[in-house]
This record gives sequence, C-alpha cells and structure tokens, in this order.
Amino acid sequence: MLPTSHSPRQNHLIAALPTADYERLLPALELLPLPLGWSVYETGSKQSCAYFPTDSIISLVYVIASGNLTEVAVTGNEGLVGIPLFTGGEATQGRAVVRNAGYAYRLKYAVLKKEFENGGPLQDLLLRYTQSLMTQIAQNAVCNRYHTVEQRLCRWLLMSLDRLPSNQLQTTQELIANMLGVRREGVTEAAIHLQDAGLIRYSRGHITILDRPRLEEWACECYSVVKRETDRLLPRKQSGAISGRKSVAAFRETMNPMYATAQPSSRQPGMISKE
Amino acid sequence: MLPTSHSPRQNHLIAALPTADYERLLPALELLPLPLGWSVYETGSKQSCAYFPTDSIISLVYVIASGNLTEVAVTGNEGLVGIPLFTGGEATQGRAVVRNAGYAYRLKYAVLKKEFENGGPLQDLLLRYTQSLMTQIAQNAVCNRYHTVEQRLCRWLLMSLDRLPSNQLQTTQELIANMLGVRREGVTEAAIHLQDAGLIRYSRGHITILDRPRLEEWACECYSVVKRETDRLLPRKQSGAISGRKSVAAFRETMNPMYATAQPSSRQPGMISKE
DNA sequence: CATTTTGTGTGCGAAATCGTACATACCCGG
DNA sequence: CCGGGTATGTACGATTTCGCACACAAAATG
Repeated sequence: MLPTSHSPRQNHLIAALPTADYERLLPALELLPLPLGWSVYETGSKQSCAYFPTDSIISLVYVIASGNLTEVAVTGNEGLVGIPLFTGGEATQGRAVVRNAGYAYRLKYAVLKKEFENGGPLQDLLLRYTQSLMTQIAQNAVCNRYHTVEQRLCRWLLMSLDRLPSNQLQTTQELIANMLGVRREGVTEAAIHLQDAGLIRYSRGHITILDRPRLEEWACECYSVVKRETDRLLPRKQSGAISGRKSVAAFRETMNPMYATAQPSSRQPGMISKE
Repeated sequence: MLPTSHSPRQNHLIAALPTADYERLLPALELLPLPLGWSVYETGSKQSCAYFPTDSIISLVYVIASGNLTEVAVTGNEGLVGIPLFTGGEATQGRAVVRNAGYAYRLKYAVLKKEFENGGPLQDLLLRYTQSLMTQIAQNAVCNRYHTVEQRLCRWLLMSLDRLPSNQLQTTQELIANMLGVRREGVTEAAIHLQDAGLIRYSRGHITILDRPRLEEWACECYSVVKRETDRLLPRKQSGAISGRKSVAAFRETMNPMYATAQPSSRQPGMISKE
C-alpha cells in the first residue's frame, strides 16, 4: 500500500504548478508520514504549516459542546490542509485529523505566505481550492439536514475512494459513525444493507468496494455536486504524477441529470421557494 | 426603518478600509436597494458584482434535488456576497437570496478583482471574511446534525438581529422554516414556546425580541462560536482602518470552557475520539 | 363590508434516528 | 490454541421530526 517512491507531484495542487514555481518550492517541501488519528491541528491552535497529502486523507471535524462531532470536509491528494495560513486567521474552530494513514508534504507558514503574496499560480490554486472546500462544507450542511445515513455512507465511501489509490479502505464502522455524526449501529445497519446488495464487502475494518457505479446511484446527489464543482475549480489532471487515475474524467456521464445542466435562471424576482 | 442617509461605511468591511483605499474605491461603489426575496445570484450563474450590505440581510442557500433547501450562511453589514469573484470560481453551487430587504453597495467584478490583486488592506479583509464565512458554514453543518429546532431558531434570530438596526425583524415562520430546513409547524411550535417564555413576541410576520440575554441562553453554542470567531477575524467596528483590533484576544475568556483552552495535544497517536 | 389570501395553531400516525444493553465473531498475542 | 480485546450484529423503547390535514384568524382586496 505504501508507495515505494514519493513525489510532491502526487498532490494535485502541487502537480498543477508550472515547473519554475514547483522547483522554487521544492526545497521547502518536507515529506512526512501521517499516522492514523494524528491531529494535524487542534481547535483554535495557531497553525504553523500547511500539509499537501499524497496518499493520506485528512478530515476537518467540528466538535460541539456535548462532545459530538462531525466531519465537515475531507482533504486528500486534491488539496491541502491549512487554509487559514493565507487567509490570515492562523487558526480555525475546527480540528484536522488523519483519517487514513499515509504521507503528506509539509510547507512552513513563512514559505507559503510569501509564495501566496507573490500572487502567482499558487495563489490562484489556493484560492480556488478554498472555494472548492467551501462548496464541500456547504453541501455537507444540506446533506446533514436531509439525507439518510445510508445515502451519506455511500457518499462518504465514494469521497474516500476518490482520494485513495486502491478500491479498498481501512476504516471501522465506529470511525465512520463519528465522521457522519451518527450512531455506530446506524452505520452497521446501512453497511449490512450495502453488503447484502453486493455493493461492498467488509470485515473488521476493511472495506472493499465491489460495485462503484451502483454505489454512486445509492449515494445522494451531494457526491456528484461536490465532485463536479471541484473538477470545475481545480486542474483536472497533471503531467508529472499519479498515473493510472483515469477516473477523474470518467464520472461526468453517470451523474444525476438534474445537475448536468445549469439551473434555469428564470426565477428571478420571486419568493424563496422550494422549486 | 430605512436610513435617511446612506454611506458605504455602514458596511463593516468597507468601514475598515484606510482612507486612501476607501476613497479610491468610492466612485465604483453603487448604492442598490435589495427587495425581499430577490435572488442576488443563482446556482452556477456567473457572478458579475460583489454586494456589500448595509442594512439588508442576504442568505446563502443550497438546494438539493428534492427541492428542499437550507441556509448555509448569512451575510449582513459585516461582510460581502461574492466570494467567488476573487477566488476565481466566478460562480457557486449556492444561491444568494435577500432575506431582509434593505440596501447594499455594489462593486463590479473588474474593480474588485483589480483591487484584490493589489494585495492591499482589502485583500486582507476579503480573505479574513472568507475564513469567517467558512466557519459559519461549517458550524451550520454540525448544528444541522445535532441541535433541536428550538435551539436553532434562537440562533437564527440572534444572527439576524446582529445584522439589523432594531430589535425586531419582519419574517414569517414559513420563511424561517425554509432557512432552517425544517417544517413550518416545527417553527410554529418553537416560536410559541419562546413567546410563552417571554423571549419574543410575534404576529404575522413581525418578530420582536424581548429578552435577548435569555435568547442567547436558549440558543445552541453555535451562535457564540461563530460570533466569537467572526469578531476575532474581522475588525470589530470602524474608525478608518484596522486599528482598534484588541478584540482578537479579548473573547477568549467568555467562551465555553471546553473551547477556552487549547485541546491537550496528548492524544496524539490515539484514535478519533469524542473526548 | 364581504371575500380572498396569507400566516398561524393543532392534531394525528409514520418514519428515522437515538440511547442503551447485550450478543456474537474475528483477530492478535502469549 | 487459548484468552482477551476489538469490531460488528441485534433488539427495543424513547424521542424527534416529518407529512399531511384541517381549523382559525388577521390582513389585504374589492
């Protein structure tokens, strides 16, 4: 599972940098193994580095007073963790936790900040990623409100899968429950259903996706909405790395037709209606 | 209710600009009345202007396939609508709807973009506001997951109040229900409860807040979390610049004890636990 | 003043999820 | 190969919210 060779280009943001910018940044990029469960940053703590995952997955979670938590966004090789480093806040109300062990490249605050202020391609990428992240969080908010545990589980699996090299992930139902903000038993029930239907197979922390297309059908639209928007905002592919990943473009067809076309903008002056 | 005189400085972001920057921007700022229910921008449509509300309130809502919707964030005189103009996306998956009629100053895309790229105080403000908005959306996601209709209603009222000049607002329960993503009846029940307890008074679209302190007690923590973070990130009041910024440290005390101190980082290698 | 529209109150059964308790099965280390 | 811990399965009442149906009243309209 561990890649034998590492390259910053395995992260899509870095991969999208022109050679000149990339090479200027390269000496400052530090490879770092991220163990499962490690807290990249805590609530309110000043962040000193940005992290560009390659094969790790990091969850942005928010905790409430009761101790309950929810994953509001997830970051993998498509993005970075550490937005507040260039927005100026330096800290957030959330926590970032490694949800899938792997590697990331680390960049010190000063370097990132300086590079951002240059206003070059990296600034553009970081800003676009910021918007993509906002979309993800916002969609999560709606999703939490309306969709069933099962739908959200499907979506969660798909989003994880998109950020991993293989078609299986190592995750317990307990952890998934925490991320979705539901009971563990609820995840169990949904997982059983999915397994009985032949979409997945799992055993004690190992989940294998057997039928991805159908998993997408079972998931709520939120998956495709976020994916489509992310693809729109960020560079699709790169040249330097991540080989056998033709998947990026492949999904466009199978999406919900509703979102394929832009909403009719006819409803201008009306009231805030549901339709 | 309508202010007899208007000034861009009524918007806190603009108010925080140093005089030089403000005066350079002034000719490009265009006062605009925003009618209730007007759609500032639609899902996926290219945005051509940014809006800086003075006494209007604008909701950012996300709609799902079933037609249901949720307010993921709200913007008033503390911020602006039109983040994607400088993040580069130009459009979002959300809609922006005027929830409270009033005024806003409009700024054309080209002007904002150019000003942003100058890297001056406005850039700093916009980025900080972006982070504050992300916090709001994220907190909404958790809130949607765990808090009751009543708690969320209280929070919603408070957030509206913070952006209005008076202690009453004109809103039907139907509209609130749409924003919270719940049934209208649920809002009715909660509202009755609040009125019986003497926290609010309402009648057919008019809501008056009678006891704000207690309303804050009844609301979930999400209100104070977001408010605190917004105050930390953005200039409190105006004067002419980002001067009086003692706020950053000031709030730390009054917070929920859970959030007051940094999380003990002792739980480094452990699992993602609730506590 | 009569009628319609709009906003609010109320009362169900249905559904999803929760909280809790406990049973079972797999994996790992001794 | 034998415990013991961890992961998963199951059950059931409680709770919250939903979906619907309808009554009522205040404003708007003519």
